[in-house]
Amino acid sequence: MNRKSAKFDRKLEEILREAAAVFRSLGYHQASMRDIAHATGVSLAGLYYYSPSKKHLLYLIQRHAFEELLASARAALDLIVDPVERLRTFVRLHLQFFLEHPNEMKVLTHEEESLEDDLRREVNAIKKVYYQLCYHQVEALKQARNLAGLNTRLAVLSLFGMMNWIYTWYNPKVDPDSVAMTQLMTGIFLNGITGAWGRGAVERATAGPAVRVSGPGNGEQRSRRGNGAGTPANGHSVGRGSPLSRPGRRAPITS
Amino acid sequence: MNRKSAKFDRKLEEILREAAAVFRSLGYHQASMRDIAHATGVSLAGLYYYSPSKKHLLYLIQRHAFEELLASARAALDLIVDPVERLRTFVRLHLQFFLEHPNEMKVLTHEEESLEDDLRREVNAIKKVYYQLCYHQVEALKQARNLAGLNTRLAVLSLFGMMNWIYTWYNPKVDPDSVAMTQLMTGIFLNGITGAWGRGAVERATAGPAVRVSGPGNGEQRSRRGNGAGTPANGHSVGRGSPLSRPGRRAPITS
DNA sequence: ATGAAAGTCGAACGAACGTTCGATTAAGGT
DNA sequence: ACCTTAATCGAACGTTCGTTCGACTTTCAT
Repeated sequence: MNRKSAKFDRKLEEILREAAAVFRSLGYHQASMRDIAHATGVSLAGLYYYSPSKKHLLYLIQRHAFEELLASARAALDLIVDPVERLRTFVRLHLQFFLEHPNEMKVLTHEEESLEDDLRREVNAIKKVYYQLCYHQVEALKQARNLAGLNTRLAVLSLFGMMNWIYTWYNPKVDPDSVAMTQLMTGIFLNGITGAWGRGAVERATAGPAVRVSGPGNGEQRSRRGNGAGTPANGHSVGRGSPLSRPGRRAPITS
Repeated sequence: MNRKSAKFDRKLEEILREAAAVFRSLGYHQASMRDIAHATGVSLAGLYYYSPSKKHLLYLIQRHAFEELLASARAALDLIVDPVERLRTFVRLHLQFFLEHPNEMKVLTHEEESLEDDLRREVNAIKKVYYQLCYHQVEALKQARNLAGLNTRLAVLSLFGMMNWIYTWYNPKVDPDSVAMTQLMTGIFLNGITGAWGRGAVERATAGPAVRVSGPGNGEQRSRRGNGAGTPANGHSVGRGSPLSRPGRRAPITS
């Protein structure tokens, strides 16, 4: 029950990688299980030994990617105190992951709404924590630099817009690497929110309850009842207790 | 052949509006022609009297929106000379259109790749002209302000990222209107590219031939041979010569 | 060697899809 | 009144989809 589980996980991971590539180039809904079967070399029916449904493949890809993104950001931010350098690091890690995993990047950003109900909520819970981690960095910057009028929500979402939109245009043959991209985008963003171009600039009083920053506590997802699919004859309920499929619980946000 | 054509066009426009709403909430590929039929009150078969295919509906929605966007930007920019004010205006019009037409906005940005071949190319031709219009504004700003190291391509695409990403988060009940959004985003962008935060900042030598700005000439699409669907028994080849379906040719870019 | 478990697959099922067909009704010019 | 054309629709066709089933092969601890 040790080697077998490891083998299962290795192959599942490979399937997820290939599925991400297929989802990227065809889009989740247009891609068929037959496409994925062909890309992986596994038969159509064989796919269902590793995942109970097509939805679940997307779910695993998204959760896996988001958790990696979140974990790397947390680990790195733990070692830095300067607010500016923290934000720069967050941006760098985000861009680095995106440019190194273009398939997962697109699946994460373009197929946001392709999941439903439980699975969607679970991914959104991780995303929200990740968002708030960034939010806290910008908020800290706002305090440190006395940026009284800054609408943090809008600033953060604009930053994510710059970064996430990349999947629509980035061309590794033409565009700079992630380090240079980080310089560019942190440059725009930091200059952008601290400067005071024209009237009003980056301000707006309505910082309201827009985004419910419920304190820096970690927004971990609570225990789920099954996977909402009634545990099929195959061995996996959420993925058979493998590392990939365990929800994974980590240290609270450090900021 | 006058009143009848006008009636046809009115109903087609209504169908396009409803279809855009359906595409927005369900996504293009998940939305069925039956969904659109139900939303418009027209029968499933009746839909095919107004559009030869589902693809063509998406095509018309996208082309219509892009042409309106492009026309309004051109008209407004004609009256302004200050580079900063020109860029500000471009951003304001873009955001205004997006916030006033959220259905078309999402269909434009999220369903970029849902079209194929001819139809896709035709929409992309308009989009490219629109992109270059913005590119020229930023390039003019670069000259006017001596922003030697600025990678215009990356700056422009970052700006579009900020603006286009809005469809994933904008909530009219919580977020400011288009005027305030314009202030915020032009603030970030103008401060962003003119400032000099940290080392390197918004610079990179590789401004190369990345995007082929083929002079300010308009990139109009040339005459197409039919609509690639062999003119079905119904009256429409590309939409029956109505205002909506005519490619539309306009004045060259003013900058 | 043997038997249970893990892994794999061809073939099929039922549902949903975009599109078409033939027919019917409504409008509008003469 | 008549006839052409516009406008509309129910019913179906052929295809593709996600998923399932039952049987087959491989793996490996005993």
